[in-house]
Parts: sequence; C-alpha cells; structure tokens
Amino acid sequence: MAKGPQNAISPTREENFPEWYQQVVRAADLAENSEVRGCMVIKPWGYGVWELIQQQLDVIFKETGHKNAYFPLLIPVSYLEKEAAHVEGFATECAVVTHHRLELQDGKMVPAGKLTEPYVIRPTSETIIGAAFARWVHSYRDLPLLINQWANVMRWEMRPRLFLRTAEFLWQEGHTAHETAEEAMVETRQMHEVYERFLTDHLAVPVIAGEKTEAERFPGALNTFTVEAMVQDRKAIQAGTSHFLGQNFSKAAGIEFEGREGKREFAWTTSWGVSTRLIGTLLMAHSDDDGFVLPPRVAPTQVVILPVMPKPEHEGPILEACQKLAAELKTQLFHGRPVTVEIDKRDLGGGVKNWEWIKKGVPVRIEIGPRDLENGAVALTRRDQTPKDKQFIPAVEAVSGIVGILQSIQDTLLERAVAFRNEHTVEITSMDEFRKFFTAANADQPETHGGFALVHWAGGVEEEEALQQEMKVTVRCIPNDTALRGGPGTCVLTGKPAAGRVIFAKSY
RNA sequence: CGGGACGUGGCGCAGCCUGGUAGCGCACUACACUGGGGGUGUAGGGGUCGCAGGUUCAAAUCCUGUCGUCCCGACCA
Repeated sequence: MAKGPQNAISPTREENFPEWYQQVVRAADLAENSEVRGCMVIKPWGYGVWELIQQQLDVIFKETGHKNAYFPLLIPVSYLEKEAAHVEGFATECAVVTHHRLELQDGKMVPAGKLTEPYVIRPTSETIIGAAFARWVHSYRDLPLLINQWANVMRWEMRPRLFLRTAEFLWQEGHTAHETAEEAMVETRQMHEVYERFLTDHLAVPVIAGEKTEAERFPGALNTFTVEAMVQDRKAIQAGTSHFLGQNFSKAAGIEFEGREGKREFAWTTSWGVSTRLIGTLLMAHSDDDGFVLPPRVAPTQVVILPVMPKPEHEGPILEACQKLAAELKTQLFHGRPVTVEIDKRDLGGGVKNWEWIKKGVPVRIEIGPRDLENGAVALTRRDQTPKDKQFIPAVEAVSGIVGILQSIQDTLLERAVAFRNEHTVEITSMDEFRKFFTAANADQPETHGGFALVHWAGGVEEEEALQQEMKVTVRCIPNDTALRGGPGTCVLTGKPAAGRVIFAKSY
C-alpha cells in the first residue's frame, strides 16, 4: 500500500484553478484537444453527459410545444449582412468557406473552384432559419412557429478552453416566431424559466435568472435573459440565454404574414440556447480536488460495482453477486429512468479502479468482496463524501435505498452550491467597497477573490465598459428575484437614483 | 489580435547556454507475489526531439519562419 498524493488532482483548486480545471477534464476522461485548432474531441464519458443533458432538455422542449428540425451548416454571407447589429457581433469570429474543390498541385491539395458567394459556417442560425421561416409563414394561422435545432456551430475564438470556449461546440438553438410581441415575450420568458429549472433541478447548479443590460445583450436582440451560475473560483458563467428579438430579424429575413385585420405584419421572433459549455459549468460548480463530481441526474453511469477478488476462487461467486446486484439496481427508477449500473471487471489492482471512478465522478461506488458475500452486505461509497466514508450495508438495502441515495447526492450538491454562492454574494453600497471586493490582493498571482456583488446601478453602456476596463467586472444580470433586486436606491457609481440592484461579477 | 510561457515516447519533465545523432519518473506489456485508498519485484516494448527552411563535417541543441498549447488582455455560449 504505497501512499500517493492526498488528492487525485494536482494542482488543487486553491493552488491554480484554471490548471485544476484542465486536469479534471483530463482525469475524468471527458475530452481532449484535437489536431484542429480550438476544437475538442469529446470522449465517451463527456459525450455521455451531453447526451443526458440533451435527452432531458429535449423532453422539456417537446412538453412546451417545440419541434426539432435541422438547417444547413453553411450560411450565405449575404444573410449575415441583413441585420446590422448581428453582423457586427459575429463578423470577427466567422470561419468562411470560399471554395468547393481541391486540386493536386505539386503534391499539395489546393483549393479550386471558387464560390461565387462565400459561406460562413454557422456561428448561430438566426439568419438562415429566419429565411426558412419567411417561406413558411403566410398567415397568422401559421403562427406560432416553435422550432428547435440540435447542432454544432463554429466561432473562431481567440482563446479556446475545453468546453468553456471551443471553436466548434454543440448546442441547441430554439427559434420561434409569433403573431404578437406579448406572445414572443411570453415564449422568451418561458424558455428562460426552463433553463433556470433545468440548471437547478437537473444539473444541481443554482442560478440567478435575470435580464441582461444593453451592454451584454445578444447582437440584434431587444432583450436578453440569462441564467448566471457561480463556479468555485467565484466567477460567473452565463449558462443559458433567451432572446426577445422583436421584429429585427423578421424584418431582415422578411418573415411577414397577413394578420387578423388583413394587414401585412412582421412576426415577432425569439431565440434561446444552451451549449456544451454546460459541461464546463457543471465541472467547475461541483468538482473537487479528487476530480469530477457528477450530479446523478446527468451521470452516464450512476452506480459502478467493483468486484473485490483476492483469490481466483472468489471470481465466480463474486461476479455472480455483482451481476445479481446490478440487475436489481436496474429495476429501480430514478426520475423515471432505470438506474444506470456498470460492473468494472477489469483486472486492475486494488484502489486503481476505485480512484479512476472517483476521478470520473460516478455518484455511487459499490464494492463487493468475499467478506461481504458471507454477510450479504456491500460496501457503498458516495462521491459527495470522502473515500473514507464507506458504509457496509445489506445488499437488499443498497437496492431499496439507491434511489434515495442518488437523490440525496443530487440534493447535497445543490445545497452546497447554493451555500457557496450565498457565502460569496454581498451587497455593496460604495465604490470603495466595490473596488476592494473585485481587486486581488496579489496582482501578479491573483488569489481567488470577489464573487457576486449586488449593487444599485443606474449606469449605461459606457459606465459598464469603464468598470470592465478597470477591473474586469460586468453586470451579469438584472435579477428577476425581487428579493435580490430590492427597492430603489442610489447608484453606486453615478449617485443617480437606481430602480433596484444588479449583479456584478467577473465572468467566463 | 496584443503581452508572457511553452512545444522532447501516452502523461509529466531533464538535456539545449558550452552542437557530436536521446534520458528520467509515471503509464504500458509479460510473469510472479498481491488486492476492501491508487501495492511490490523481475524482464520488456515504445520517441529522432511540433512543422518547414537555414547555418554546420555534424542540430533536440544555433538562426529564421510557421503551426499549436497554456496564462493574462480584448471577444465570446
């Protein structure tokens, strides 16, 4: 029994958060960088998490009346020109396709067959979906149009980070068109609430839901709603946005219909999306210095069974017991789905397997050895507790109790995240305090500092940009929650009357 | 795109300053002993040093360019 490092991940969160993040992604076998700049290979364990996110969100989308469809990857450049603010927002990060053929010249493949009109690889699909909507909508009877697309998009980011900001990423983008502004706003808010609920109930990540200020709004949108999570370095991460696009995109794309009064009207559109960034959010919200910690609802495997077979003669009976237990566990339903179980039969020694699963973040590990077989017991360990907190319980209890245990882990993760966020959310009433809160004591090697600051705010785009310049903080949102929002007060910067508080934070 | 660091077997690194064709730890393979916190021993396999040029009798080591990665900034799901 050699002693290893105390934690499986080095450096720890405290020592170097960005590096810790990279190490967890790798240790948990979630993804790796590929040979293509800024693009990642999502490995089975990471993709398994995405599949669960997808499946569960998809159910909610369908429940709320949406249907899936698929639109082209390539968008004619001219489409982007139609909405001024939109082009400006995305122009600098578009990958452009200019040719449609390769020819061999001097042993090298060179592009040939220049396209008359170049395409961009979609950075988002408002424009091309808008063009389709324009063809589909003729009458108010065709509305609302409620469409969702699961797709990949590409944004040529300057500084990619696995899951958080990759050049290509997977997401879903909802696009809807409505007869009236009110209806479109109801839709926008509905999806905003769906995201809030999903993050909280499924990912165990508490969020502050609210509206973006003008400075942070989606290019071309009239209102943007966001759910903002706090991760363990106390920064904010925008986890899902819903946009009320007004008639900007319908005018640009020509989504017109004949209204009830017989007049031509432009539709009111919305769009909303979440991406594989959710996996990065999950990771930074829950993981510890031993690796990934998965909320059971999105764990590709919820229970791993580790056979302990000191002698060859144990193999038969123990594997049999493992299979029996696995079969029984699978009869249990957790949130409507059979508990997912894997038996790790690999011939690896001692704690090696155990630590692998710890690093991958599997919610429950169950060991079955010869002693347990005699006692009809199993050794159960939860990922939300330390590896030492192993409990020996009768096998039947493991089966009957598994759903409760999974739910308990799910709840614990949420509680911890809520506690962490509350601990680092402060009300601030002066610029001195504000600067102090958002300034690291050690500028060269900034320690973890800051958090969410609730402040009265009456500033505009310019003031926000100034603060971003000065200390990298931005208004994350104007919270919906009236308790957070509070009553009227005095703007911390300008001294002008402010309607309520906003959340400031440094962000990803 | 601006500032900084770096690219040597799967991973982490040394070697580079003072050029002479590659080394360490972990991982991997086999066998044995082990086996409920990642164990031990023995024997092995694997790299031409990101890529492209240049200097040189000779380059991982020097020069130029380029691509990529990481951190900070600007931009962003």
